[in-house]
Amino acid sequence: MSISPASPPALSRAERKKREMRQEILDAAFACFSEQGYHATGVADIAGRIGIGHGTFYRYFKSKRDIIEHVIDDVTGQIFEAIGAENAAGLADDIEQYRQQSVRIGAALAHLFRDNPHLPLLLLEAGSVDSELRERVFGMLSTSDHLTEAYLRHGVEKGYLRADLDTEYTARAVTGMILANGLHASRGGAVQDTERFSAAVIALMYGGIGP
Amino acid sequence: MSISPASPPALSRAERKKREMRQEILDAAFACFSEQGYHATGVADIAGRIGIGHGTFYRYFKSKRDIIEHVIDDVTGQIFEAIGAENAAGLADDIEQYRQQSVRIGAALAHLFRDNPHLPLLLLEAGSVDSELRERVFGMLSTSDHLTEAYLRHGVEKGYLRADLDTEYTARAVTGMILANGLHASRGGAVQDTERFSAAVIALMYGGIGP
Amino acid sequence: MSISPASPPALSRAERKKREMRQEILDAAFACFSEQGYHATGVADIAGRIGIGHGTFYRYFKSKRDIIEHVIDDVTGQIFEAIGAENAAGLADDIEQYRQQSVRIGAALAHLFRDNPHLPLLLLEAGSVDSELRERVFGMLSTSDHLTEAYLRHGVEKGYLRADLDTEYTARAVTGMILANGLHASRGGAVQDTERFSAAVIALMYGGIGP
Amino acid sequence: MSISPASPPALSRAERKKREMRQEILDAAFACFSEQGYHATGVADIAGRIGIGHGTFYRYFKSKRDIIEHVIDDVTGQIFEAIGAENAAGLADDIEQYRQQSVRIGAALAHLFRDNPHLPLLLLEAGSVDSELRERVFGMLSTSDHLTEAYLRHGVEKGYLRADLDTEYTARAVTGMILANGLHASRGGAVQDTERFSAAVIALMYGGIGP
DNA sequence: AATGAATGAGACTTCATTCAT
DNA sequence: CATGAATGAAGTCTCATTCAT
Repeated sequence: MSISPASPPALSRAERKKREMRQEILDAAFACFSEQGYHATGVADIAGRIGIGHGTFYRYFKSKRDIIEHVIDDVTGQIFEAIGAENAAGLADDIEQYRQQSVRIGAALAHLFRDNPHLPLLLLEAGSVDSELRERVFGMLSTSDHLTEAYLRHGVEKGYLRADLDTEYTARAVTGMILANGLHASRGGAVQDTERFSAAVIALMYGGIGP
Repeated sequence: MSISPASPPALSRAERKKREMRQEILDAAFACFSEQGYHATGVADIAGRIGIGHGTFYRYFKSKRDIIEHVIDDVTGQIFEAIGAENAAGLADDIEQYRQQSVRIGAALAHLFRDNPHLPLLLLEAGSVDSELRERVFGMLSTSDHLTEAYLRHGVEKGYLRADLDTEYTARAVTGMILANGLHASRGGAVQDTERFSAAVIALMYGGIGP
Repeated sequence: MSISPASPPALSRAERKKREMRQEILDAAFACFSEQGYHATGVADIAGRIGIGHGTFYRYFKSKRDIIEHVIDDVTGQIFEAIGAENAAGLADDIEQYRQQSVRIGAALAHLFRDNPHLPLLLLEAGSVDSELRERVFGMLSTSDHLTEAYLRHGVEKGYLRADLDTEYTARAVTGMILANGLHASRGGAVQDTERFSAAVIALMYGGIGP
Repeated sequence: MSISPASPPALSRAERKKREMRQEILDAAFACFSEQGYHATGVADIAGRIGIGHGTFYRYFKSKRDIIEHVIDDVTGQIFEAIGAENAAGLADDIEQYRQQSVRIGAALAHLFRDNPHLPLLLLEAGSVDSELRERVFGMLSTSDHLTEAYLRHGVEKGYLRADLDTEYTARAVTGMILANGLHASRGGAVQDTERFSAAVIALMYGGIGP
């Protein structure tokens, strides 16, 4: 006779539908922007793709400018989620753990980029829509830098990374390598490319290019 | 009534002027695109910047789409020129020479990005104008990869780089690091940032991150 | 099971509620139109003001165009009611009665305009919605003219007004003065303005401007 | 052989054409607004009426909102010009001169309203477009009031008008009568109506309605 | 009966491109 | 050859109205 414990979903019928529609529009927008780019995509394209009237679009998003922002946020979220999930276990204690963690992050991104190959390019295009979005995209890159740097610094402190490592700028370099990988995925690389790339990066990081 | 002896340059008065104007428009377009982005720039902005009528623009370029292509080509040319100039001396024979060459290339790019901080972003925005331009931009990145790879392969052959180096994917990683540096410059980094970045990359390449 | 004896009011529960709602919507529409004007008011504004869904609006009125018509009719009714109430006593028999009647009408309009300062402007805006409404608004002015003329003619017949008075056009002039007063009220005049205005008009009518 | 004394029109070829086009658009807008009202008129209607592309409209006026402002200014200017032309001779010295001046002003307005019958309604509709235009229209009425008041006050000072005349509010009444006349013209009154109206107003002003 | 989600006609505005001067 | 006036396709967005729930 117990009353269902989860009463929150009470209002859900309409509410859920609303969210679903919103998500559907968001997905359509992501798809259109990815395929044709932000500027070449019209609100009518987004609406048409899921068979709704273009007026309906405006019930869910204030403007075309508004939705790209949400798309970018979503994308950013997915990226950090992919990275974060692999780091839930905490920081590495020795270089071997660190290496394994790097491999896992590489793999997670590989999957993400394989599923959404246009993602990196979309992110970068968004950076040229207006200055606010540029800040947002750069901010995301910057966050990546800081995240990576924290890991590097931890390694230096623990002693398994070079004491004179320029953690800040090396972190930037790492972000750049990931970005390059993403761009190759955008261009249509297979998933094994990403894995091989990941291996090359790790080899570079742990051993350099020298003999 | 003598025929001018060097007839090829004979027509040049008008011809030269035409080329100069063309270059001037190209420069103006580059400046506008850099400052406001491709989509936010109107043909009238480009013409206005150098004080010509916007109808005149069309005497030199077929369309706005046409000029971005030339701008991108110019930019690409400048980048490869900056890199190439440092390599004119030929390939490195040992790892020390290679390192020095890397340093010189880093410095050349540092100068280029300092003078044209918006360049990387412009390149990436162009990649989202249409699929042909996307190919062109990707092609340019690809060329960078190939160039870098050729150097790496040479090093492997000469024996001063690891025999098992994955030259192709390591080259991609190097391109990515350079791109990241460029993006930081776009965001307003100082020139010494680029130098420090360059140092970090070289340290990474030659020694890895380990102790 | 007895049939209710007074069957007409029998249905009234629902019927009355319906009329009340209808009147409530009408009032809300009047308020919105007055505050923001007809074109700037959306059906959703009207519905929102009384907390009903905007779909409900259409159960009571055919369209936005429909309700402005009713609003105008209401307003017109109120104006004539204000005037008529003062004239219930019948026509004046001498010039002093006439003057007093004029004063009372002036006062009645003063109250009406004070309570609904936007009324004159709303009336005139309605006149530009479409030709039918224009006719309706002009018709209302015309009715005012005719009403005033009837009074003037009565005065001429009774002999207390000039025999050569151009009753038709003088009536128009009187309507115009009232309108001007209303417009000043629209602009934010105080109620005493209306009273002083009324006095000035009456002084003009009964004595002219000469010494 | 004298050089034409008026050199200013030197640049005129293009300049004149530009002004002519601008005026043509202004006239078309006036016609459209008069016939269908401001809101019912689209920019395309204005452009279509004179056979130009609607993009051309925007070369001459910033927006639809912009042009109504200019139309109203033009109209206002014409009204004051009509009034002012008759007053160029200066103020009246006795009541007979004053009466004649009133007659002349009445006639001037009669002509103006006959030629542009929609003018008064257009003016009043403009007052409901937005608050700034409302102020502008009210301001114009206010200016009329002040102008009239100045004449009345002059008459009082000279002694040919009643010493206790409430010049301010009587002026408002006079403006109202003129407005009413205008509205009748809007409705399609003939020019003789305006003249007869003018006579009635003057009779009222100079003698009142009493015997 | 009430609701509000969906709709699409239609309005405004921009801007790349053409072409007569 | 240079110019800029003219053009209209195309895009964004609003809102009155309908209709399934």
